[in-house]
Amino acid sequence: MESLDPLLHQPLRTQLAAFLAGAGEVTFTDLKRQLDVSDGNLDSHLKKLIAADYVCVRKETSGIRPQSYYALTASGQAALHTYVAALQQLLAFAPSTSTTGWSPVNVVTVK
Amino acid sequence: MESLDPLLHQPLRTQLAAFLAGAGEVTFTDLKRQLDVSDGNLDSHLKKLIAADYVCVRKETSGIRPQSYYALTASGQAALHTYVAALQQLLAFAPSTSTTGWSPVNVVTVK
DNA sequence: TATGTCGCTCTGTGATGCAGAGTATATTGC
DNA sequence: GCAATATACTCTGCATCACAGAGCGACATA
Repeated sequence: MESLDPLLHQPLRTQLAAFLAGAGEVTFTDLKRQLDVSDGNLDSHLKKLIAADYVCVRKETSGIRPQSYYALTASGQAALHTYVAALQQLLAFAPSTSTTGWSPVNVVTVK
Repeated sequence: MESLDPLLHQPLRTQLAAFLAGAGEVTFTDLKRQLDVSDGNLDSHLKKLIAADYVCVRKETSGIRPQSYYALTASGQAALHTYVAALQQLLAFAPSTSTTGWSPVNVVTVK
């Protein structure tokens, strides 16, 4: 059975990774606003992603205040890719014999 | 931004829910073997899903030994459905402007 | 009747997730 | 010009969680 990267398979971190994947470089404050999360919580999750080399930081001190720009690294993007593939396979594994008649495969399909 | 049901967005529980969605009624031992997880761990996650009314148990004592059959409840199936929809939306939210040229939307699309 | 297996459930502990306090610099009001 | 507030984080402590393995009763086998 497919196992899911526990680093990415956590509510806030999945959102973080998905958002960074689409948005490129984002500041701490923007992330905080987008994800509606407390400072400390955001910091700790970013730290984990940075420690795993899924995310990198660029710190600017030249401006008015220090500004940190966060972005997915190449390996972060790869991990996200792998993670999404694992998820898709896992959900496809639930066959359409489900009593609801709902097939996860169809739900996951976009447009 | 879409938030993800923390009860389902956990590696083991996502697998558990997906497996139950496809397999119907499953015994403790079968779950343990399929998910390759320790007894205690499986028990604690099942307990959480049961407490949330996502999973129900049918305990048989008539046979050789006690046997517990676990299955998704209707609300469990609904929650899984909602969860998958939220996931899909979240990953679609990462637009194809990604620097890799990889679009999560395409990856999620099945066949 | 001792030994082992099955099918769980309970318990202890290290890790995790989280909010809010703390720090340093900058800006605004008086 | 100086207190008060704001910005941009970082650190700390605590409640909860995830997990492995011990425990337990019923049965099966030697």
